[in-house]
Amino acid sequence: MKPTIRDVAKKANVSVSTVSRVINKKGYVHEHTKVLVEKIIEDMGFIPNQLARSLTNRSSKIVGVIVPHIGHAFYGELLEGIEVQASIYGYKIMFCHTQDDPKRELEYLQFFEQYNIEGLIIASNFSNTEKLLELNIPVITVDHILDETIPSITSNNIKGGQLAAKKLIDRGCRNILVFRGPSFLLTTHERTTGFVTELDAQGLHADIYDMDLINPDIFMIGEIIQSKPNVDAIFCFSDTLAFVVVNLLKEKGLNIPKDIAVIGYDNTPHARWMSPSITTIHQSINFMGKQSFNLLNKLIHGIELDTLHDIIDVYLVERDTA
Amino acid sequence: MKPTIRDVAKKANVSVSTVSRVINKKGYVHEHTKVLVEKIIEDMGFIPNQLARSLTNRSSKIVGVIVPHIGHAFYGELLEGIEVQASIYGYKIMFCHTQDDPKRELEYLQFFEQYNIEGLIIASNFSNTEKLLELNIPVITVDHILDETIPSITSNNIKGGQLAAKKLIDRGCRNILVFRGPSFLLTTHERTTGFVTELDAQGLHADIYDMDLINPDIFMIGEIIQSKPNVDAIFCFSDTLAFVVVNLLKEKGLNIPKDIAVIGYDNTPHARWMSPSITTIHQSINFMGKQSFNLLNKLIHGIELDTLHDIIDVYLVERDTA
DNA sequence: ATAAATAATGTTAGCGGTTTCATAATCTTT
DNA sequence: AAAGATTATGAAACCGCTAACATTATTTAT
Repeated sequence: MKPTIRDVAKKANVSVSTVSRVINKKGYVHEHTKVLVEKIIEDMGFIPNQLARSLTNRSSKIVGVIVPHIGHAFYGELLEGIEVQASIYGYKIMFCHTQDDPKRELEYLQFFEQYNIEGLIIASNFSNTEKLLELNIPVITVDHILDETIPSITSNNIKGGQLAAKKLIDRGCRNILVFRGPSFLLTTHERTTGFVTELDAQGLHADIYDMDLINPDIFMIGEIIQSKPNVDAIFCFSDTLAFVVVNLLKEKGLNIPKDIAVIGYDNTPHARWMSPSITTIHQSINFMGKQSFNLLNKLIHGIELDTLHDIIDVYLVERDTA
Repeated sequence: MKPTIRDVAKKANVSVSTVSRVINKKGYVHEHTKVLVEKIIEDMGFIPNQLARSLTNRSSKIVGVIVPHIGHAFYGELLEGIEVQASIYGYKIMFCHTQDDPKRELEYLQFFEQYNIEGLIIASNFSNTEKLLELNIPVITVDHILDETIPSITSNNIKGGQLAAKKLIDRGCRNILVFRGPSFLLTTHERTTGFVTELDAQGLHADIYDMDLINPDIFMIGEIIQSKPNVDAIFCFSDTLAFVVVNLLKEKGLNIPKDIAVIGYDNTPHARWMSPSITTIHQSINFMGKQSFNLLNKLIHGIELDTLHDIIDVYLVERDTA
């Protein structure tokens, strides 16, 4: 059986409160007894039970994270960033992936509540905002804003769109195609806005198609490309998409970027490995993860925020496709 | 303040144990009072505190998962499989990624212990096997075997190697190059064994190089390929690697698979999207995740195992590169 | 009708910690 | 040396829940 604080107390011939003081470095305790108790703790391999601690302190040292799909690189990297930062502050993370299922969302919300989690990071497109606001623990969203009152970490999607547009305009592209994300995502709209604004300023126009960023419909993309022989640039809202597009164009025997330029989004490792390597918009997902934990951490400890909505910078990575 | 079981009891004019019986559906309780209590629970929005429950039951309904890097697709998918299955059985998962740092391993092991986790799934190349065995909770490993006595879920790597070899032999390839994984991994050896055994049977031989499966050294790969102009087949131990190799070969103007065949490993989505699409060995990572939770679950509930080491089947996905 | 079994509910002692309060020992101060 | 402050320690209540045990009410069996 694992030793408890009482076992330690008995062996050290002191009371449990003294042991408690030692392990928490709180309150008066003689140097002498402190050393003794510490030695016994060491010898017995005593580890305070965090569950019991949490129960009395009502601080569980756990934060919850909700993502839509953990299997996808974006969320993996995000989670990694969050976890790295969390572990620095002694927090553990409990996560779930909703698979975009509102039922699972709510289930997990309840579970999280039961575990007295101290805060919640939401990376999914959470449907039930009210329930979220009812929660009396800090909540933040990452990658999109669900509610003006919920602090967030997002990527500068408008700038991302602008950078891509500028680059293509600079190259002299006139016939531009956009494979963007699903229209229900705020990120999709922001990037579109940024992109279109720049084009507008030059009196240019783009043909825009909604796509699944993660599981691209190769056939459909092929059809669209086929039907637009004059296109000289394609802006894809994910590298995955760019990836498929580049392969398709190469198969058609087109020269990239001479005949047609391509810009992706995300700067995934594959974008670099591909040949030609893909010009893309870099967003530091890992950093977003870290920042979102930091934001939540501030909230948990009641530290005043200077901005409710923090926007992470993006930049263009110039490679071979544009 | 969140209502407690006592608040419910008071409002319902019953004792806490009655309420406890209702929420646990355990022991005698009159239908009448049951309905009443349930209504009050509903009204007050009472949610039993899992922390307190865990403390008394010493069953936390949490399982720990240790992976080396969550940011990589393999582990993301694995985690997804585990989590899906865990949630079916009402388990939550707490995870950490060790970044191959033994210090973090131990830290997390301690944390997990504090939270009274019920079981542990290890997907990392855990260094401190003894500590693991000291833990008095069920432990399993996934993707590799750390210790003969620790139950495991692994992929049939030997077969994977064999399938690739057979395919290449059938194509009539004679000059075979292998970019395998790091030599400290069991999976690397198993795949190598499977592959080489088949070649041996045909009196064939392969040149084998150790590579980083996840962050391939493009330059080095290029050098090696350049130095072996007669090679007519390359077996890569990851799709990522195959990916880089295919791009390199295409740049050299070689025809795949006519001049040179390539087989990857993993069957990642990118393998399908690439052009030419990559022939690869499919291993169902998601399924491995599910099975590893199932295995752990059996252990937790003291169900007899028929096999200590379960091996998941793999198969060849024939595409354009071989 | 009475004993025995079953059903319904309550009392209370933990689970493994923290914390308040009380008490005792030591150290200052005048 | 006596009073007051400081330091060191312990006893016990409590966090929110479960479960063993006790008690009472209701059935059922004999």
